[in-house]
Amino acid sequence: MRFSAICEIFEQIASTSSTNQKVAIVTQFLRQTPIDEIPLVIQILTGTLFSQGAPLNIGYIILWKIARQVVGASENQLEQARQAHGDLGGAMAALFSQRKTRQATLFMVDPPSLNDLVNLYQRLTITGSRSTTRKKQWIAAFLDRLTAVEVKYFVRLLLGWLNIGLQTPLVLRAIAELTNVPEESVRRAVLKHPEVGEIARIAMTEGLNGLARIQIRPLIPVLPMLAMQTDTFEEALRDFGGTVAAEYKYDGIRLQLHQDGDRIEVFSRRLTQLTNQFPDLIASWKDITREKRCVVEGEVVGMLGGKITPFQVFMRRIRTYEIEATASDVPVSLFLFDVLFVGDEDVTRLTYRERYAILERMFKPSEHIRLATRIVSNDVKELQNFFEQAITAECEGIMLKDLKADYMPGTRGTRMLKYKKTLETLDLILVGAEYGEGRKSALFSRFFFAAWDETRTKFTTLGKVSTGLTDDDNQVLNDQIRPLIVQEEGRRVTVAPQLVCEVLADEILESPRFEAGYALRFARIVRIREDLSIDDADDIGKVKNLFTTQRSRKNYAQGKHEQE
DNA sequence: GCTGGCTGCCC
DNA sequence: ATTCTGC
DNA sequence: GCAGAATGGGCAGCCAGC
Repeated sequence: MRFSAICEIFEQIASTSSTNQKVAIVTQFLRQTPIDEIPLVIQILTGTLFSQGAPLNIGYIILWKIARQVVGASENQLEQARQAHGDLGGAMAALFSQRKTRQATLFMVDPPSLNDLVNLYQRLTITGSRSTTRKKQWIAAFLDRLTAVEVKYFVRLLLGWLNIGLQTPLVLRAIAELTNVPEESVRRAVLKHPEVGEIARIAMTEGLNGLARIQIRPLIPVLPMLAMQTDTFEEALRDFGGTVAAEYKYDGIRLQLHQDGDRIEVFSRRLTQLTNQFPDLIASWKDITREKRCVVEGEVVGMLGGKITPFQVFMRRIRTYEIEATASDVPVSLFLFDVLFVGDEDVTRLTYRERYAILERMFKPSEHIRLATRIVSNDVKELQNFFEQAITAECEGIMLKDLKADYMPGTRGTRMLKYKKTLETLDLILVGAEYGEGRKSALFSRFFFAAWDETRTKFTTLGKVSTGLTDDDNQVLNDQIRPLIVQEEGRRVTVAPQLVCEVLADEILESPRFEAGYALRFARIVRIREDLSIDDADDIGKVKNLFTTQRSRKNYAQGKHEQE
Protein backbone atom coordinates (compact mmCIF):
# COMPACT_ATOMS: atom_id res chain seq x y z
CA MET A 1 0.00 0.00 0.00
CA ARG A 2 1.11 3.50 -0.78
CA PHE A 3 1.77 5.95 2.04
CA SER A 4 -0.30 8.50 0.14
CA ALA A 5 -3.41 6.34 0.62
CA ILE A 6 -3.12 6.69 4.37
CA CYS A 7 -2.33 10.39 4.12
CA GLU A 8 -5.62 10.92 2.29
CA ILE A 9 -7.40 9.22 5.17
CA PHE A 10 -5.54 11.39 7.66
CA GLU A 11 -6.72 14.48 5.83
CA GLN A 12 -10.32 13.27 5.87
CA ILE A 13 -10.17 12.46 9.55
CA ALA A 14 -8.63 15.82 10.37
CA SER A 15 -11.32 17.65 8.44
CA THR A 16 -14.20 16.54 10.66
CA SER A 17 -14.64 17.16 14.35
CA SER A 18 -17.30 14.46 14.72
CA THR A 19 -15.86 11.43 16.45
CA ASN A 20 -18.52 9.22 14.90
CA GLN A 21 -17.48 10.32 11.48
CA LYS A 22 -13.82 9.78 12.24
CA VAL A 23 -14.64 6.25 13.34
CA ALA A 24 -16.70 5.71 10.19
CA ILE A 25 -13.81 6.81 7.98
CA VAL A 26 -11.41 4.47 9.73
CA THR A 27 -13.88 1.57 9.60
CA GLN A 28 -14.36 2.02 5.89
CA PHE A 29 -10.67 2.23 5.24
CA LEU A 30 -9.92 -0.88 7.27
CA ARG A 31 -12.65 -2.71 5.38
CA GLN A 32 -10.76 -2.33 2.13
CA THR A 33 -7.34 -3.00 3.63
CA PRO A 34 -5.85 -6.44 2.90
CA ILE A 35 -5.77 -8.45 6.10
CA ASP A 36 -2.02 -8.92 6.14
CA GLU A 37 -1.51 -5.17 6.04
CA ILE A 38 -3.91 -4.48 8.89
CA PRO A 39 -1.39 -4.53 11.77
CA LEU A 40 0.90 -2.08 10.00
CA VAL A 41 -1.95 0.19 8.91
CA ILE A 42 -3.22 0.28 12.49
CA GLN A 43 0.20 1.24 13.80
CA ILE A 44 0.24 4.14 11.38
CA LEU A 45 -3.34 5.20 12.12
CA THR A 46 -2.61 5.34 15.82
CA GLY A 47 0.55 7.32 15.15
CA THR A 48 2.72 4.78 16.92
CA LEU A 49 4.70 3.39 13.98
CA PHE A 50 7.96 5.02 15.08
CA SER A 51 7.27 5.15 18.79
CA GLN A 52 6.81 1.46 19.49
CA GLY A 53 9.86 -0.71 19.68
CA ALA A 54 13.32 0.80 19.54
CA PRO A 55 13.40 4.57 20.13
CA LEU A 56 14.49 6.80 17.25
CA ASN A 57 16.24 9.39 19.37
CA ILE A 58 15.15 11.92 16.83
CA GLY A 59 12.99 14.63 18.32
CA TYR A 60 11.64 18.04 17.61
CA ILE A 61 14.93 19.88 17.58
CA ILE A 62 16.80 17.55 15.28
CA LEU A 63 13.82 17.43 12.96
CA TRP A 64 13.77 21.23 12.98
CA LYS A 65 17.39 21.24 11.80
CA ILE A 66 16.59 18.72 9.08
CA ALA A 67 13.62 20.85 8.06
CA ARG A 68 15.72 23.98 7.72
CA GLN A 69 18.15 22.19 5.52
CA VAL A 70 15.63 20.33 3.37
CA VAL A 71 13.33 23.25 2.63
CA GLY A 72 16.15 25.76 2.64
CA ALA A 73 14.40 28.10 5.06
CA SER A 74 15.84 30.53 7.55
CA GLU A 75 15.09 30.17 11.22
CA ASN A 76 12.53 32.97 10.93
CA GLN A 77 10.83 31.69 7.81
CA LEU A 78 10.38 28.27 9.32
CA GLU A 79 9.04 29.71 12.57
CA GLN A 80 6.61 31.92 10.64
CA ALA A 81 5.39 28.89 8.71
CA ARG A 82 5.08 26.89 11.90
CA GLN A 83 2.95 29.57 13.50
CA ALA A 84 0.78 29.74 10.42
CA HIS A 85 0.38 26.01 9.84
CA GLY A 86 0.31 24.69 13.36
CA ASP A 87 3.27 22.36 13.65
CA LEU A 88 6.59 21.48 12.10
CA GLY A 89 5.04 18.92 9.74
CA GLY A 90 2.48 21.43 8.50
CA ALA A 91 5.11 24.12 8.10
CA MET A 92 7.38 21.86 6.08
CA ALA A 93 4.53 20.76 3.89
CA ALA A 94 3.65 24.38 3.17
CA LEU A 95 7.22 25.37 2.37
CA PHE A 96 7.64 22.22 0.29
CA SER A 97 4.71 22.86 -1.98
CA GLN A 98 6.04 26.32 -2.74
CA ARG A 99 9.05 24.81 -4.37
CA LYS A 100 8.10 24.38 -8.00
CA THR A 101 11.23 22.48 -8.96
CA ARG A 102 10.25 19.69 -6.67
CA GLN A 103 6.75 19.48 -8.02
CA ALA A 104 8.07 19.12 -11.53
CA THR A 105 10.12 16.08 -10.60
CA LEU A 106 7.48 14.54 -8.40
CA PHE A 107 5.95 12.29 -10.96
CA MET A 108 9.24 10.74 -11.81
CA VAL A 109 9.90 9.49 -8.32
CA ASP A 110 8.50 6.19 -7.16
CA PRO A 111 5.81 6.82 -4.56
CA PRO A 112 6.76 5.50 -1.13
CA SER A 113 4.93 2.49 0.25
CA LEU A 114 4.20 1.50 3.82
CA ASN A 115 7.01 -0.98 3.56
CA ASP A 116 9.39 1.81 2.70
CA LEU A 117 8.41 3.42 5.99
CA VAL A 118 9.09 0.20 7.85
CA ASN A 119 12.45 -0.23 6.18
CA LEU A 120 13.39 3.31 7.01
CA TYR A 121 12.38 2.76 10.63
CA GLN A 122 14.62 -0.24 10.83
CA ARG A 123 17.55 1.79 9.62
CA LEU A 124 16.73 4.66 11.95
CA THR A 125 17.11 2.48 15.03
CA ILE A 126 20.90 2.34 14.67
CA THR A 127 22.98 3.78 17.49
CA GLY A 128 26.61 4.68 18.00
CA SER A 129 29.12 7.21 16.83
CA ARG A 130 27.89 9.39 13.92
CA SER A 131 24.51 7.68 14.06
CA THR A 132 22.57 10.93 14.43
CA THR A 133 24.32 12.39 11.40
CA ARG A 134 23.44 9.35 9.32
CA LYS A 135 19.86 9.30 10.51
CA LYS A 136 19.49 12.95 9.58
CA GLN A 137 20.72 12.16 6.08
CA TRP A 138 18.32 9.24 5.66
CA ILE A 139 15.39 11.29 6.84
CA ALA A 140 16.32 14.15 4.55
CA ALA A 141 16.63 11.76 1.62
CA PHE A 142 13.27 10.19 2.39
CA LEU A 143 11.59 13.58 2.68
CA ASP A 144 12.83 14.32 -0.78
CA ARG A 145 10.69 11.50 -2.18
CA LEU A 146 7.48 12.82 -0.62
CA THR A 147 4.67 15.09 -1.68
CA ALA A 148 3.70 17.97 0.57
CA VAL A 149 0.90 16.07 2.30
CA GLU A 150 3.14 13.08 2.82
CA VAL A 151 5.79 15.32 4.33
CA LYS A 152 3.28 16.62 6.84
CA TYR A 153 2.29 13.20 8.10
CA PHE A 154 5.71 11.64 7.86
CA VAL A 155 7.10 14.33 10.14
CA ARG A 156 4.18 13.92 12.52
CA LEU A 157 4.69 10.17 12.59
CA LEU A 158 8.34 10.68 13.45
CA LEU A 159 7.27 12.88 16.34
CA GLY A 160 4.51 10.42 17.36
CA TRP A 161 1.90 13.17 17.23
CA LEU A 162 -0.67 12.98 14.42
CA ASN A 163 -2.93 15.67 15.82
CA ILE A 164 -5.94 14.74 13.70
CA GLY A 165 -8.32 14.01 16.56
CA LEU A 166 -7.75 10.28 16.34
CA GLN A 167 -6.01 8.09 18.84
CA THR A 168 -6.16 4.48 19.90
CA PRO A 169 -9.62 4.56 21.54
CA LEU A 170 -11.35 5.65 18.34
CA VAL A 171 -9.41 3.11 16.31
CA LEU A 172 -10.63 0.44 18.71
CA ARG A 173 -14.16 1.65 18.14
CA ALA A 174 -13.60 1.27 14.41
CA ILE A 175 -12.25 -2.26 14.84
CA ALA A 176 -15.34 -3.16 16.85
CA GLU A 177 -17.62 -1.74 14.20
CA LEU A 178 -15.76 -3.44 11.39
CA THR A 179 -15.81 -6.87 12.99
CA ASN A 180 -19.23 -6.59 14.60
CA VAL A 181 -17.86 -7.26 18.02
CA PRO A 182 -18.77 -5.32 21.19
CA GLU A 183 -16.38 -2.42 21.75
CA GLU A 184 -15.88 -3.58 25.32
CA SER A 185 -14.44 -6.89 24.09
CA VAL A 186 -11.97 -5.22 21.78
CA ARG A 187 -10.94 -2.88 24.52
CA ARG A 188 -10.44 -5.58 27.13
CA ALA A 189 -8.37 -7.56 24.68
CA VAL A 190 -6.07 -4.61 23.94
CA LEU A 191 -5.46 -3.89 27.57
CA LYS A 192 -4.29 -7.42 28.14
CA HIS A 193 -2.21 -7.51 25.02
CA PRO A 194 -1.46 -3.94 24.03
CA GLU A 195 -0.71 -4.40 20.37
CA VAL A 196 -3.68 -2.92 18.63
CA GLY A 197 -2.73 -4.19 15.18
CA GLU A 198 -2.55 -7.75 16.40
CA ILE A 199 -5.89 -7.40 18.18
CA ALA A 200 -7.45 -6.07 14.99
CA ARG A 201 -6.15 -9.03 13.02
CA ILE A 202 -7.54 -11.47 15.57
CA ALA A 203 -10.90 -9.71 15.67
CA MET A 204 -11.11 -9.86 11.89
CA THR A 205 -10.09 -13.47 11.47
CA GLU A 206 -11.56 -15.06 14.58
CA GLY A 207 -14.12 -12.57 15.87
CA LEU A 208 -15.34 -12.57 19.43
CA ASN A 209 -13.97 -16.04 20.20
CA GLY A 210 -10.51 -14.99 19.21
CA LEU A 211 -10.68 -11.93 21.43
CA ALA A 212 -12.04 -13.92 24.34
CA ARG A 213 -8.97 -16.11 24.13
CA ILE A 214 -6.75 -13.17 25.05
CA GLN A 215 -6.34 -13.36 28.78
CA ILE A 216 -4.01 -11.77 31.25
CA ARG A 217 -0.97 -13.93 31.47
CA PRO A 218 2.07 -13.55 33.74
CA LEU A 219 5.06 -11.96 31.95
CA ILE A 220 2.82 -10.10 29.49
CA PRO A 221 2.32 -6.53 30.76
CA VAL A 222 -1.17 -5.09 31.22
CA LEU A 223 -2.19 -1.45 30.85
CA PRO A 224 -2.93 -0.28 34.39
CA MET A 225 -6.19 1.22 35.55
CA LEU A 226 -5.95 4.97 36.13
CA ALA A 227 -7.68 7.32 38.55
CA MET A 228 -9.42 10.65 38.20
CA GLN A 229 -9.03 13.50 40.62
CA THR A 230 -11.54 14.56 43.21
CA ASP A 231 -11.80 17.63 45.42
CA THR A 232 -14.05 16.15 48.05
CA PHE A 233 -14.34 12.97 50.06
CA GLU A 234 -18.11 13.32 49.87
CA GLU A 235 -18.01 12.70 46.12
CA ALA A 236 -16.18 9.43 46.60
CA LEU A 237 -18.47 8.28 49.38
CA ARG A 238 -21.54 9.11 47.33
CA ASP A 239 -20.27 7.50 44.10
CA PHE A 240 -19.01 4.38 45.80
CA GLY A 241 -22.07 3.68 47.92
CA GLY A 242 -21.19 5.15 51.30
CA THR A 243 -18.03 3.18 52.04
CA VAL A 244 -14.63 3.47 50.38
CA ALA A 245 -11.20 1.97 50.67
CA ALA A 246 -8.53 4.65 51.08
CA GLU A 247 -4.85 4.03 50.45
CA TYR A 248 -1.74 6.15 50.66
CA LYS A 249 -0.78 7.54 47.26
CA TYR A 250 2.97 7.01 47.28
CA ASP A 251 5.23 9.30 45.27
CA GLY A 252 7.25 6.85 43.21
CA ILE A 253 6.49 4.87 40.09
CA ARG A 254 3.68 2.48 39.36
CA LEU A 255 4.95 -1.07 39.04
CA GLN A 256 3.36 -4.34 38.04
CA LEU A 257 5.16 -7.47 39.11
CA HIS A 258 4.72 -10.65 37.10
CA GLN A 259 5.70 -14.07 38.32
CA ASP A 260 5.71 -17.29 36.34
CA GLY A 261 7.46 -19.92 38.39
CA ASP A 262 11.04 -18.77 38.91
CA ARG A 263 10.77 -16.04 36.37
CA ILE A 264 9.87 -12.59 37.62
CA GLU A 265 9.51 -9.38 35.62
CA VAL A 266 8.41 -5.89 36.55
CA PHE A 267 6.92 -3.24 34.24
CA SER A 268 6.20 0.48 34.49
CA ARG A 269 2.90 2.24 33.86
CA ARG A 270 3.72 2.57 30.16
CA LEU A 271 4.90 -1.03 30.13
CA THR A 272 8.62 -0.49 30.01
CA GLN A 273 10.38 -3.51 31.40
CA LEU A 274 12.20 -2.48 34.58
CA THR A 275 13.27 -5.88 35.85
CA ASN A 276 16.98 -5.08 35.70
CA GLN A 277 16.48 -1.92 37.71
CA PHE A 278 15.11 -3.71 40.76
CA PRO A 279 17.14 -6.83 41.56
CA ASP A 280 16.39 -6.23 45.24
CA LEU A 281 12.64 -6.37 44.69
CA ILE A 282 12.87 -9.46 42.53
CA ALA A 283 14.89 -11.27 45.19
CA SER A 284 12.51 -10.19 47.92
CA TRP A 285 9.45 -11.39 46.02
CA LYS A 286 11.02 -14.81 45.48
CA ASP A 287 11.39 -15.08 49.24
CA ILE A 288 7.91 -14.07 50.21
CA THR A 289 5.54 -15.21 47.47
CA ARG A 290 3.17 -18.07 48.14
CA GLU A 291 2.17 -18.35 44.49
CA LYS A 292 3.56 -20.03 41.39
CA ARG A 293 2.03 -17.61 38.92
CA CYS A 294 0.64 -14.14 39.52
CA VAL A 295 0.46 -10.49 38.55
CA VAL A 296 0.36 -7.91 41.35
CA GLU A 297 0.51 -4.15 41.29
CA GLY A 298 1.87 -1.40 43.50
CA GLU A 299 4.01 1.72 43.79
CA VAL A 300 7.81 1.62 44.38
CA VAL A 301 9.41 4.42 46.31
CA GLY A 302 12.86 5.18 47.67
CA MET A 303 13.38 4.59 51.38
CA LEU A 304 16.09 6.22 53.45
CA GLY A 305 16.25 6.02 57.21
CA GLY A 306 12.70 4.74 57.38
CA LYS A 307 11.43 7.70 55.39
CA ILE A 308 10.12 7.81 51.85
CA THR A 309 12.53 9.80 49.68
CA PRO A 310 11.52 12.64 47.36
CA PHE A 311 10.60 11.47 43.89
CA GLN A 312 13.77 12.95 42.36
CA VAL A 313 15.98 10.92 44.66
CA PHE A 314 14.11 7.74 43.86
CA MET A 315 14.36 8.37 40.12
CA ARG A 316 18.10 7.79 40.27
CA ARG A 317 17.17 4.11 40.48
CA ILE A 318 15.82 4.12 36.95
CA ARG A 319 19.13 3.65 35.19
CA THR A 320 21.17 1.20 33.15
CA TYR A 321 24.54 1.37 34.85
CA GLU A 322 25.75 1.16 38.42
CA ILE A 323 22.54 -0.44 39.49
CA GLU A 324 24.05 -2.30 42.45
CA ALA A 325 25.73 0.81 43.83
CA THR A 326 22.60 2.92 43.44
CA ALA A 327 20.49 0.15 44.92
CA SER A 328 22.46 0.37 48.14
CA ASP A 329 22.43 4.19 48.07
CA VAL A 330 18.69 4.34 47.54
CA PRO A 331 16.91 1.25 48.85
CA VAL A 332 13.34 0.90 47.67
CA SER A 333 10.08 -0.47 48.94
CA LEU A 334 7.17 -1.70 46.88
CA PHE A 335 3.72 -1.02 48.33
CA LEU A 336 1.22 -3.40 46.76
CA PHE A 337 -2.43 -2.53 46.32
CA ASP A 338 -3.96 -4.86 43.73
CA VAL A 339 -3.80 -8.25 42.04
CA LEU A 340 -4.76 -9.03 38.45
CA PHE A 341 -3.89 -12.67 38.07
CA VAL A 342 -3.26 -15.48 40.48
CA GLY A 343 -2.69 -19.21 40.05
CA ASP A 344 -4.46 -19.88 36.80
CA GLU A 345 -7.03 -17.15 36.97
CA ASP A 346 -7.56 -13.66 35.60
CA VAL A 347 -9.15 -11.94 38.60
CA THR A 348 -9.85 -8.56 37.01
CA ARG A 349 -13.57 -9.25 36.89
CA LEU A 350 -13.73 -9.83 40.61
CA THR A 351 -14.55 -6.89 42.85
CA TYR A 352 -11.76 -4.90 44.43
CA ARG A 353 -12.88 -6.22 47.83
CA GLU A 354 -12.41 -9.76 46.59
CA ARG A 355 -9.12 -9.04 44.88
CA TYR A 356 -7.75 -7.39 47.99
CA ALA A 357 -8.67 -10.40 50.11
CA ILE A 358 -6.66 -12.54 47.69
CA LEU A 359 -3.73 -10.13 47.67
CA GLU A 360 -3.48 -10.19 51.44
CA ARG A 361 -3.00 -13.94 51.42
CA MET A 362 -0.58 -14.14 48.51
CA PHE A 363 2.64 -13.24 50.26
CA LYS A 364 4.32 -12.67 53.55
CA PRO A 365 5.13 -8.95 53.82
CA SER A 366 8.83 -8.06 53.99
CA GLU A 367 10.73 -4.86 54.53
CA HIS A 368 10.91 -4.30 50.78
CA ILE A 369 7.50 -5.48 49.68
CA ARG A 370 4.36 -4.90 51.66
CA LEU A 371 0.78 -3.70 51.40
CA ALA A 372 0.00 -0.03 50.89
CA THR A 373 -1.27 1.61 54.06
CA ARG A 374 -5.04 1.41 53.87
CA ILE A 375 -8.28 1.94 55.70
CA VAL A 376 -11.89 1.25 54.84
CA SER A 377 -14.12 4.10 55.90
CA ASN A 378 -17.51 5.69 55.55
CA ASP A 379 -16.59 8.87 57.35
CA VAL A 380 -15.31 12.16 55.94
CA LYS A 381 -13.55 13.09 59.14
CA GLU A 382 -11.72 9.77 59.24
CA LEU A 383 -10.68 10.15 55.62
CA GLN A 384 -9.44 13.65 56.33
CA ASN A 385 -7.27 12.33 59.16
CA PHE A 386 -5.99 9.54 56.99
CA PHE A 387 -5.07 12.04 54.30
CA GLU A 388 -3.10 14.15 56.74
CA GLN A 389 -1.33 11.06 57.99
CA ALA A 390 -0.41 10.26 54.38
CA ILE A 391 1.08 13.71 53.87
CA THR A 392 3.09 13.40 57.06
CA ALA A 393 4.38 10.07 55.71
CA GLU A 394 5.72 11.88 52.59
CA CYS A 395 2.92 10.72 50.31
CA GLU A 396 1.21 12.79 47.62
CA GLY A 397 -2.25 12.19 49.01
CA ILE A 398 -4.63 9.27 49.06
CA MET A 399 -6.49 7.05 46.63
CA LEU A 400 -10.19 6.40 47.15
CA LYS A 401 -11.44 3.13 45.74
CA ASP A 402 -14.79 1.55 45.05
CA LEU A 403 -14.86 -1.78 46.86
CA LYS A 404 -17.43 -3.14 44.41
CA ALA A 405 -15.55 -2.23 41.23
CA ASP A 406 -13.89 -4.68 38.88
CA TYR A 407 -10.45 -3.93 37.43
CA MET A 408 -10.81 -2.19 34.10
CA PRO A 409 -7.29 -1.84 32.77
CA GLY A 410 -6.22 1.15 30.78
CA THR A 411 -9.13 3.40 31.54
CA ARG A 412 -9.20 6.54 33.58
CA GLY A 413 -12.52 5.68 35.04
CA THR A 414 -14.70 6.22 38.01
CA ARG A 415 -13.60 3.11 39.86
CA MET A 416 -11.01 5.01 41.81
CA LEU A 417 -10.26 8.61 42.61
CA LYS A 418 -7.17 10.43 43.78
CA TYR A 419 -7.14 13.19 46.34
CA LYS A 420 -3.90 15.11 46.27
CA LYS A 421 -2.15 17.77 48.24
CA THR A 422 -1.55 21.19 46.70
CA LEU A 423 0.44 24.11 48.05
CA GLU A 424 -0.75 27.62 48.74
CA THR A 425 -0.89 29.55 45.51
CA LEU A 426 1.88 31.97 44.50
CA ASP A 427 1.45 35.34 42.85
CA LEU A 428 4.19 35.40 40.24
CA ILE A 429 5.48 37.91 37.72
CA LEU A 430 5.21 37.07 34.04
CA VAL A 431 8.59 37.67 32.42
CA GLY A 432 8.41 35.75 29.14
CA ALA A 433 6.25 33.70 26.81
CA GLU A 434 6.49 31.17 24.01
CA TYR A 435 4.34 30.38 21.02
CA GLY A 436 2.48 27.09 21.28
CA GLU A 437 1.85 24.12 19.01
CA GLY A 438 -1.09 22.88 17.01
CA ARG A 439 -4.20 24.94 17.55
CA LYS A 440 -2.19 27.25 19.78
CA SER A 441 0.65 27.78 17.33
CA ALA A 442 -0.07 31.46 16.77
CA LEU A 443 -0.65 32.21 20.44
CA PHE A 444 1.58 32.54 23.44
CA SER A 445 0.71 29.47 25.41
CA ARG A 446 3.69 28.91 27.69
CA PHE A 447 4.59 31.52 30.21
CA PHE A 448 7.77 32.12 32.16
CA PHE A 449 7.30 33.26 35.71
CA ALA A 450 9.54 34.84 38.29
CA ALA A 451 9.39 35.80 41.94
CA TRP A 452 11.12 38.69 43.66
CA ASP A 453 14.45 37.81 45.20
CA GLU A 454 15.03 38.24 48.93
CA THR A 455 15.78 41.92 48.62
CA ARG A 456 12.66 42.48 46.51
CA THR A 457 14.73 44.49 44.04
CA LYS A 458 15.26 41.86 41.29
CA PHE A 459 13.29 38.86 40.12
CA THR A 460 14.43 35.35 39.71
CA THR A 461 12.87 32.80 37.37
CA LEU A 462 10.98 29.79 38.66
CA GLY A 463 9.98 28.00 35.50
CA LYS A 464 7.46 27.74 32.74
CA VAL A 465 3.71 27.29 33.20
CA SER A 466 1.34 26.46 30.41
CA THR A 467 -1.79 24.88 31.74
CA GLY A 468 -4.79 26.16 33.64
CA LEU A 469 -6.06 29.05 31.57
CA THR A 470 -9.25 28.77 29.58
CA ASP A 471 -9.02 29.73 25.92
CA ASP A 472 -10.74 33.01 26.73
CA ASP A 473 -8.33 33.91 29.52
CA ASN A 474 -5.46 32.81 27.36
CA GLN A 475 -6.61 35.30 24.73
CA VAL A 476 -6.85 38.02 27.36
CA LEU A 477 -3.34 37.31 28.56
CA ASN A 478 -2.05 37.27 24.98
CA ASP A 479 -3.55 40.69 24.38
CA GLN A 480 -1.93 42.02 27.52
CA ILE A 481 1.44 40.56 26.60
CA ARG A 482 1.72 41.89 23.03
CA PRO A 483 2.43 45.52 23.91
CA LEU A 484 4.91 44.45 26.59
CA ILE A 485 7.23 42.45 24.35
CA VAL A 486 10.76 43.75 24.65
CA GLN A 487 12.66 41.08 22.76
CA GLU A 488 11.95 38.25 20.36
CA GLU A 489 14.08 35.15 19.77
CA GLY A 490 12.60 32.42 17.62
CA ARG A 491 9.42 31.31 19.26
CA ARG A 492 10.27 32.97 22.53
CA VAL A 493 9.68 36.52 23.74
CA THR A 494 10.80 38.50 26.74
CA VAL A 495 8.04 40.50 28.37
CA ALA A 496 8.38 43.67 30.42
CA PRO A 497 7.52 42.70 34.00
CA GLN A 498 4.08 44.07 34.62
CA LEU A 499 1.63 41.17 34.71
CA VAL A 500 0.91 38.95 37.69
CA CYS A 501 -0.72 35.51 37.69
CA GLU A 502 -1.78 33.30 40.53
CA VAL A 503 -0.05 29.94 40.16
CA LEU A 504 -0.81 26.68 41.90
CA ALA A 505 1.61 23.77 42.32
CA ASP A 506 1.72 20.43 44.08
CA GLU A 507 5.27 20.81 45.28
CA ILE A 508 8.38 22.98 45.25
CA LEU A 509 11.42 21.29 43.75
CA GLU A 510 15.06 22.21 44.13
CA SER A 511 16.09 23.08 40.61
CA PRO A 512 19.48 23.02 38.96
CA ARG A 513 18.11 24.85 35.91
CA PHE A 514 16.27 27.87 37.13
CA GLU A 515 17.81 31.00 38.51
CA ALA A 516 15.73 30.84 41.66
CA GLY A 517 17.18 27.44 42.55
CA TYR A 518 13.62 26.20 42.80
CA ALA A 519 10.96 25.03 40.37
CA LEU A 520 7.29 24.12 40.62
CA ARG A 521 5.98 20.59 40.22
CA PHE A 522 2.70 20.36 38.27
CA ALA A 523 2.31 24.13 38.07
CA ARG A 524 -0.89 25.59 36.64
CA ILE A 525 -2.24 29.10 36.31
CA VAL A 526 -5.26 29.67 38.50
CA ARG A 527 -6.10 33.15 37.22
CA ILE A 528 -4.71 36.37 35.88
CA ARG A 529 -4.36 38.89 38.72
CA GLU A 530 -5.26 42.10 36.97
CA ASP A 531 -5.89 43.55 40.40
CA LEU A 532 -2.24 43.10 41.43
CA SER A 533 0.86 44.99 40.42
CA ILE A 534 4.27 43.38 40.43
CA ASP A 535 4.92 44.97 43.81
CA ASP A 536 2.27 42.66 45.19
CA ALA A 537 3.93 39.54 43.79
CA ASP A 538 5.52 36.97 46.06
CA ASP A 539 9.22 36.70 46.73
CA ILE A 540 11.56 33.75 46.83
CA GLY A 541 11.42 33.80 50.61
CA LYS A 542 7.90 32.47 50.45
CA VAL A 543 8.95 29.80 47.98
CA LYS A 544 11.83 28.79 50.21
CA ASN A 545 9.52 28.66 53.16
CA LEU A 546 7.06 26.48 51.29
CA PHE A 547 9.90 24.23 50.25
CA THR A 548 11.16 23.61 53.77
CA THR A 549 7.73 23.15 55.29
CA GLN A 550 5.77 21.61 52.42
CA ARG A 551 5.42 18.26 54.11
CA SER A 552 3.81 19.72 57.20
CA ARG A 553 0.11 20.25 57.15
CA LYS A 554 -0.08 24.05 57.46
CA ASN A 555 1.01 24.90 53.98
CA TYR A 556 -1.30 23.06 51.73
CA ALA A 557 -4.73 24.09 50.68
CA GLN A 558 -7.31 21.36 50.47
CA GLY A 559 -9.28 20.51 47.40
CA LYS A 560 -10.19 23.59 45.44
CA HIS A 561 -8.13 26.53 46.59
CA GLU A 562 -10.20 29.25 48.18
CA GLN A 563 -10.83 32.48 46.30
CA GLU A 564 -9.88 35.68 48.04
C1' DG B 1 38.22 12.88 27.09
C1' DC B 2 34.86 16.24 28.54
C1' DT B 3 30.66 19.06 28.19
C1' DG B 4 26.36 20.41 26.68
C1' DG B 5 22.45 19.41 23.82
C1' DC B 6 19.04 16.31 22.99
C1' DT B 7 15.83 12.46 23.75
C1' DG B 8 12.90 9.38 26.23
C1' DC B 9 10.56 8.24 30.12
C1' DC B 10 9.15 8.79 35.02
C1' DC B 11 5.84 11.75 37.44
C1' DA C 1 1.79 14.56 35.57
C1' DT C 2 -2.62 18.83 34.90
C1' DT C 3 -6.07 21.20 32.54
C1' DC C 4 -9.35 22.61 29.14
C1' DT C 5 -12.65 21.72 25.22
C1' DG C 6 -15.89 19.59 22.15
C1' DC C 7 -18.72 15.69 21.14
C1' DG D 1 -18.18 11.26 30.77
C1' DC D 2 -15.04 10.25 27.31
C1' DA D 3 -11.50 11.41 24.09
C1' DG D 4 -8.23 14.41 22.49
C1' DA D 5 -4.96 18.17 22.69
C1' DA D 6 -1.44 20.92 24.77
C1' DT D 7 1.56 21.45 27.97
C1' DG D 8 5.15 21.19 32.96
C1' DG D 9 10.22 19.46 35.82
C1' DG D 10 13.95 16.26 36.23
C1' DC D 11 16.68 12.20 35.74
C1' DA D 12 20.02 9.03 32.94
C1' DG D 13 22.19 8.02 28.70
C1' DC D 14 23.95 8.95 24.36
C1' DC D 15 25.99 11.56 20.76
C1' DA D 16 28.17 15.76 18.58
C1' DG D 17 31.53 18.85 18.83
C1' DC D 18 35.24 20.97 20.86
